[in-house]
Formats: sequence, structure tokens, C-alpha cells
Amino acid sequence: MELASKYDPRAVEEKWYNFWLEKKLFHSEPDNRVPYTIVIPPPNVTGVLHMGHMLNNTIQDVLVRRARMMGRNACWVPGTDHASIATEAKVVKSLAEKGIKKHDLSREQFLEHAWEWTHKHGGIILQQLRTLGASCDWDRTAFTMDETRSESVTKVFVDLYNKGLIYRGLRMINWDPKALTALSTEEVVYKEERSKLYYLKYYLADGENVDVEPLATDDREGNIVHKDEKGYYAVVATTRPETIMGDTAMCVNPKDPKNQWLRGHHVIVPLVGRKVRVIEDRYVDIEFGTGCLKVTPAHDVNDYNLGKTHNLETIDIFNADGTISEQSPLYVGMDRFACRKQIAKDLDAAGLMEKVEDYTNKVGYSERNPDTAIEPRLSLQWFVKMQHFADIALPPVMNGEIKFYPEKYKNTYRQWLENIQDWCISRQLWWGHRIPAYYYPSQNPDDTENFVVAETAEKALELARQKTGNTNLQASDLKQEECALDTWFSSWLWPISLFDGINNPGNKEIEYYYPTVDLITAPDIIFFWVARMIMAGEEYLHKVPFRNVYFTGVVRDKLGRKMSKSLGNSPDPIELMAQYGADGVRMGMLLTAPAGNDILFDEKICEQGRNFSNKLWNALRLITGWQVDKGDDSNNQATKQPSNEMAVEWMEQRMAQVLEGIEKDFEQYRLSEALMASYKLAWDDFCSWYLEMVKPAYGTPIDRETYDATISIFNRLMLILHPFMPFVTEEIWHALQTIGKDDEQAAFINANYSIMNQHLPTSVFYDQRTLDDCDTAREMIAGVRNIRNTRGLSPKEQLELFVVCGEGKMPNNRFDGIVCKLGNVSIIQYVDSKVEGAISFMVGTTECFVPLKQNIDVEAERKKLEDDLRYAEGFLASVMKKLGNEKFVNGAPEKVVAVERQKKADAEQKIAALKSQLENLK
RNA sequence: GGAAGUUUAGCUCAGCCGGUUCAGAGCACUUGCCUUACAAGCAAGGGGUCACUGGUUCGAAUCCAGUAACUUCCACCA
Repeated sequence: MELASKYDPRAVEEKWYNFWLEKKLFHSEPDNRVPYTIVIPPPNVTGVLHMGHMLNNTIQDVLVRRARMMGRNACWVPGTDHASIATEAKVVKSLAEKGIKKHDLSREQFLEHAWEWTHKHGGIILQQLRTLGASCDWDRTAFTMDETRSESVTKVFVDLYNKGLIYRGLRMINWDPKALTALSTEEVVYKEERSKLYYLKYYLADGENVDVEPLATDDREGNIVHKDEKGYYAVVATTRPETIMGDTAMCVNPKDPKNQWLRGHHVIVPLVGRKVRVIEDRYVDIEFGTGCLKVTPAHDVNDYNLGKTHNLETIDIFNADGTISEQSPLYVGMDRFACRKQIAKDLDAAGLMEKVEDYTNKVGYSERNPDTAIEPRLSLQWFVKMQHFADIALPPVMNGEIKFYPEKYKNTYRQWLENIQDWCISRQLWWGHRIPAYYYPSQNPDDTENFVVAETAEKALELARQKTGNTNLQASDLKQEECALDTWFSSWLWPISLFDGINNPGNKEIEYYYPTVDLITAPDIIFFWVARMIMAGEEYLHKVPFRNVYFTGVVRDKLGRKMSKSLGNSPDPIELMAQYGADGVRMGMLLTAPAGNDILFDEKICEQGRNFSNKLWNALRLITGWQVDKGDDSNNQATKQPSNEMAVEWMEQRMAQVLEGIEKDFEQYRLSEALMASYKLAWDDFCSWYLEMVKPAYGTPIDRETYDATISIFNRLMLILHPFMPFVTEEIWHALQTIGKDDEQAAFINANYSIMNQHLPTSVFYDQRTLDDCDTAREMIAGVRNIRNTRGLSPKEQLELFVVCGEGKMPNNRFDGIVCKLGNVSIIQYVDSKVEGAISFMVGTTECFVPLKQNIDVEAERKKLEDDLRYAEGFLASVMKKLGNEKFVNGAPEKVVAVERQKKADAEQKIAALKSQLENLK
């Protein structure tokens, strides 16, 4: 079999993914093994794969594949989220392009379009995950709006309503004037903005007067009264002058000395001409602006509260879309921002603007519509009472039943739960789960409680008849709530609803797969999703939904900027995988991704992954090219080198040692470290050292035993690497399984076995002495190579090596064969004392000499020795200082002192050796 | 305004329950090599006052306090 010198991932990756699918190797059914469950954070159904998904899903796949290879029944459940706001916005936009307005359609018609859109664009992302190698159980693919999940949502809504945990009420909510829906507080992101602070004149109402004279300057205590030719006036600072049409009061702090003169008066809202009271409330910050606050109860949360306390009128001057409403006396129909500009001009023209200052404040935007400033709006919405949920969700995280990686998010989590606000769950959207509330006709137009909540219309009718006492009510009299639910109201059930644990409690699957083990997600949805899943889990199963939460970082570009479409700094993952192979990209992602840290992604890192695949591939090429001693054929009989035996022994020990580290890394979710350790084990230890140790000379065969050992080691390396790089390892593993097999056997193996359900090697006891001895040998080899390198000697020129071995000491020569082979040393001799006319180097405290035929550059040697000597003497001095310190000798533990004494002895020995070598040069 | 985190080599990070010659890794870099597995490679190298200041200690990258810079979360004073 002739293998190409470059590994080509394309064909290989497709081949094996299809093989895995065909063999249903990702599929899981409950059995008697220990389950390992992960539920995917469902991506938007119409979304496409971005680098964040790549990172997140690579990590999940690594964990799932590893668990599977550890003999657990691994089940990774995939699915998508209906993402109500985002998807509805996309559908509305696409309809608009066809000239169709959403509200020209009925709900049913719109939903038809939405489903069509979903079917057309939906699931692309799941296809893309296959390219990545994700080993999801695709048979279980779910959708937050499929039947099972929808039923669960309805059921939970009804249940929580009946428990009194869901209510409907008039509240100040966050309104998205573009999507035309309410949002939860979590869906508002605040952005700092440069804006203006407008100072407006509110003249005292006609006929009112004050008996205070204006002061000439503002820097005196006492009333600061403004007066001009038109009369007395107060100055109000605002960033939103367009809301003055909704002003129904002005407020001052009763303790504010500047504004005492305004108490009890009325002022005239500029331009509007409305006469409003001056109210007093300690809420007002005396230091801000002039200490006078305009009060617009309809358009600001705090003002709304003031309105309630002081019994103020509420004038809603905005339409749902952010234009000025009929309730306003002016500017009706104008957009809020256009209005702001206009009103500023008009105020100025009317002489009602005292001044305008530059000002920086924070403005809330919709998380899903980042261009739309949200508007506080008074509105009847549905809410979940959250205190109860906070109470049940806090303990499992605080007491470690659920572990967060990194741990710092515990704080964030606690902080949020301790200041929890009720969750606004109704959205004025059609794409989503329709709220199962049904309104019956009511005589009283102000009645907001004329509804019942039930899972079906039939049950609702029954309830409505009971509630109203009107047995004549007909199904047609009931109208279902138009609003849909927040997307997260379905996502929070995800780990339960995926196993049908809401509709069918106690079923075999939920009992087996729940709780899941690991959740891999981004920290920005800790409140949206992570916290709420814990709440739902505790509420419905009295069990946490997962044991560990691994928070990935944000994927940024190499300059640390967030990846975004507008910056164009986000590589297309599919293209990346085409270029570097899925394995290469996976490795690139993981290498830069310690838990919780943002990752600065540079495409170049994928090269490292690709190169690594290629390295492994070439190791395979090397091994498959070897001729093996057939044993019975005397012409082809390879004698087993003792060095080969040592090589195998060392490699086995080394692998056991590294495995121990990898296991620890996984326990602590240090995936990039585990990968790096595996990488070095394969590249450095196996390829650079081990294979060079056992590699037969050109044209000569390798002995059977070493060959088998090599295959076995290579095999295990593939197993270790498989979770990280599933494709190349499967390919090589198969090649290794089929070496020496006839075509039929090979075909059988290829068709029936996969690396992915082999058992992962585990760490075993290893002999540290073997590892140390080999390290010494490797240092000797490096020393010899260094001599060649610095003196321009060919690697082909054989050298001799003399090692000083103290009298009576046994030379440590187990790896001599290897030193000879890799250092191209003809002979190693152990001697009692220094060798004349040779280059020296030290390995630890051992002196090594390499005689050279050519002349030695005495000056250069001297300089080098002197440098070493200086360093050793400095080192000795510092050790001596420590040992001379009585407090140290008495205070430090015996072990530490002993170490220092050993250091002293070593240093002295080294110094003596260096000195004698220097002497030698003369 | 409140809280948390970060600061170690050119870059990205590990080390941080104080004590191995402790200052590390990968990449990048330098030098020399197309040595029949691999130039997507091989070999050998260079490189850091562990942000700063002080303290605790026989001993500090590691513990404590403060300072500075950056990041994130929460709050939302118009």
C-alpha cells in the first residue's frame, strides 16, 4: 500500500462520518452501563455555524467521545431552538421583501410562512456540525417547538399558573419598538452613548409668584431662583426632551436648598403648555443637574413609581412602534428620535432651552435587535414569580452539587439570584408557544382577570363556565391569548423535555439520562438559560439538571475584538475545515481555549492542527514501510537490539506517566492542557524519540517484537487522541488494525469496527527511574548533537563519547545503545577521570567528553566553560547563603534543608569539574 | 455606584494549598540541515526584574495590603 506523503483530510473525514452514521455509533439507548449525557445548547434553528459554536461543540464532542471510550453509555442530544424574536424578525423581513406586511396576514397565515422558512433554512447548522465530527445522537434531534417540547411548555405554564407562580399584570416593561414586543430585563443590554443633556425652562404657572429674589450667582447656599423677562422658571435637565409631552409633574427633593422656592407651586411644561404640580420626593438626586426632575410616568420606571406614590396622571405619548401617539398634543406620528431633534430646535426657537451639554449615558438596547433602543412601557404582560425559583436554584450551586468551571461564575450566579426580578415571559409575537390562557367576554371593560388557563380549549371552556357560572359559554366565546412565550420558557425545560420528563414523568429515559453530566455553554447565557434550567430541574424533578457547567470564553479575533459580521473578522468555519480539516480546526480551537478565558482566535493555529494530523500520518507511513523479520527466514532475520527493548520500555513508562496527567487534566476540565500533553506525547516522545530509537537502518528489517510493540503503542496513541481528532485517528487506527491482514479480513475489520468504541487506555504504575535514566540519555544525545551543530560537524561523522564515572560507581548504561544510535556515537567509554584534548559537556553532575580529530577552538571553549563556571559559582553562593542562615537551617523542614545540602554538593562537584576542564585547556 | 477576574518570554497561556537548578509550555524567532516517514519536516539554540509598591517569612511568581492598567457582570441619576 502506497501512502501519499501528505495527509488529505477531506475524503477521510467524509468517509468516516458516513460510516459512523451508517453504523449508528452515536445512538444511545438506556442499558445497564453508566450513562453520560450532554444536551446541546440548542442553536437557532435558522442560524449558521459560527466560531462560538465550533468551540462549544468541539468541547462537547471531546467529552462525549472520551466518555464513550471509557465505557459509558454516551448520549449527546442535539436540537435547535425556535428563537422566537430572531426568527420572527427574519420571517418578517423576508415577507417584506416580497411586499407582504406581517399584519396583513392572519396568525395562521403568518405561521405557515414561518414554518416554511424554518423548514427551508432550519437544520443547516446541524448539518454543519456533522462536518465538525460531532457525535450527536441524531435520532434524538429535537426542536423547541416540536410536539413533545410544545406540550411540555404548555403543561408547565398551566402548572405554574395553578401554583400561583405565573401571573398577569400591568407593569413597566422593556419594549422593543421594532420587534413590537415586550422583553425581559435580561434581554436588555446597555450601551454607553454620547448624547446631550438638555436644560429646559419650566416657567411658574400664571398667577403664581415667589417672594424670593434671584441670586446673582449659583455658588451660595439657599434658593437658586431663575427669572427672566417672562417670569420665574425652573430648569430641568433631561436627555429625552421628546418625552415632555408625557410630563405630569415636576419633582424636587424636599431637602434641596436650591429648590425650596418651588415647593407647592405649579409649572408649565414647555411647548406643551400643560400646568403640572411640583411634587417632592427624596428619590431626586440633589446633585444631579439642577435638582429638578421632570416626571413622565408612562416612559420611565422611576417616574412610574413616582407617579404611583404621588397619584399622577399617566400619559402614554408613544405608539408601540416608537412614534408619537395621539395622546400627545404635538408631533403626532413622528418617530421618537426625529422628534427629539425637532423638539430641541423648537424649544430653542421658543426660548425655552437654557443650554445643551454633551453628556454620556447608557441606553438600553434589545439583545436580539441590537439597533433598537428599548422603550420602557406600561403594559399588561405575563410574569413568572421568581423568588421561589431563586430559593430553589441557589443552594445546589453554592453547595457544590453543581460545579462551575471556572468557579468565579458562582459569584455572578449568586448575585443575580439574590436580586432576582420577576420574569416577563409574554412576547407580542406569533412565532413561539402561544400562551394557553383563554379570555371570556366580560361586562366590565377594566376587568383584566377575565381569563382561564388550561392545556386545551376544551378544558378552558369547562373552567370558564365554572369561573363565570355561565353554563351557556361556548367554545367560540373564548379567545386564546395572542401572545407567545419567551423562547427561554421552552429552553429552560430542555434537559427534561428532551427525555419527555414533563409529559411523561418517571419514564425510562428521563430516569436513565437525567441528570445530565456536563453542560458546555457561554457565560452570557448564565441567567437566560443555565440558572433557569436549574430552576426547572429543581421544580419538576427535584434534581439538578447537570453536574458540571463548563463556561467557554468568547471567541475573539487575534486583536481581541469580538467576531462580528460588520467587522468581517469571523472566519467561515466550513471554509476553515475545508482548508485545514475538521481535526485541524478542532485542535486549533482547543489549543487556545482554556475554560472561561476569552479566546483570541488566529486562523494560523489551525495549521498546527493540520500539521499534527500530517505528522501522525507520516508516522503511519514510516511504520507501514518497515519490513518485519519473519522469524523463519534466516536471510531476513533481524536480531533484536537491546536498545529496542529499552526504547519500548521507556515509551511504555512515558505513556503511563503522560496518561496520568491527562486524566487529571480532564478531571479539572483543562482540555487544552490535556490536548497539549497528548500532542507532545505523540509528536515529541513517540515520533521524535521513540521512532528514531527503533527505526531500522535503511533496507534492514525490524524485529517482530519491537514491531508489534510499536504498533500497539501507536494504536493506543490513536485512542488517546481520538476524542480530540476523531477522523485522522480513525483512519490510522484502521490502517493499523489491518496491517498484515488479507483483503477479506481487512474489509471485515473496516466494515465492523471503529476506534470510537474502543477502550481508552488508562494510566498504570510507571517506573520513574527508567524515565529519569532515559532523560539523562536524551541529554547526552543532545550534548553530542550540540557539539556537532556548533562545530559544523556532519551528523554522519561518528564520534566517541567518554563519560566520567566516579571510582567504584556503576555506570548507568541502560540507554547506551540508544545514545549511540541517536547521537551517532561509535562507542561509549566509562572512565575515571577527564580526557585530554576533548570537548566536554555536563549532564547533571556527570562529565562527558567528546574527542575531536580537528583542532579545538580553545578560546571559545574557555569562554563557554568560564560562563558555566560563573553560573555555578553564583548558584553555589546563593545556596551557601541559605545554608549559612541559622534560621533557615533550624526553621525549614528537614527535607528542604537536605535538598539544599545536595545542591551544595552538586554545585561543588560541578565547579571542580569545570575548573579542571579549564585547566585542561591550558 | 457595587462586585468579580486578569496582569509571567514577541504572542497565547500554565505554574499560584510558599521550598525540586523554578522561572515553564506551545507558537513565533535565530542557526544549521532537502539525513529515503514527514520542509505541513529534522536538529540545536536565544529570549522574561513573574504589572508596580510595601508587608509577612529563614525563604515569595505563589500569602497579605495598597496602586495602576485591562476585562467582565450587576445597578441605571433624569
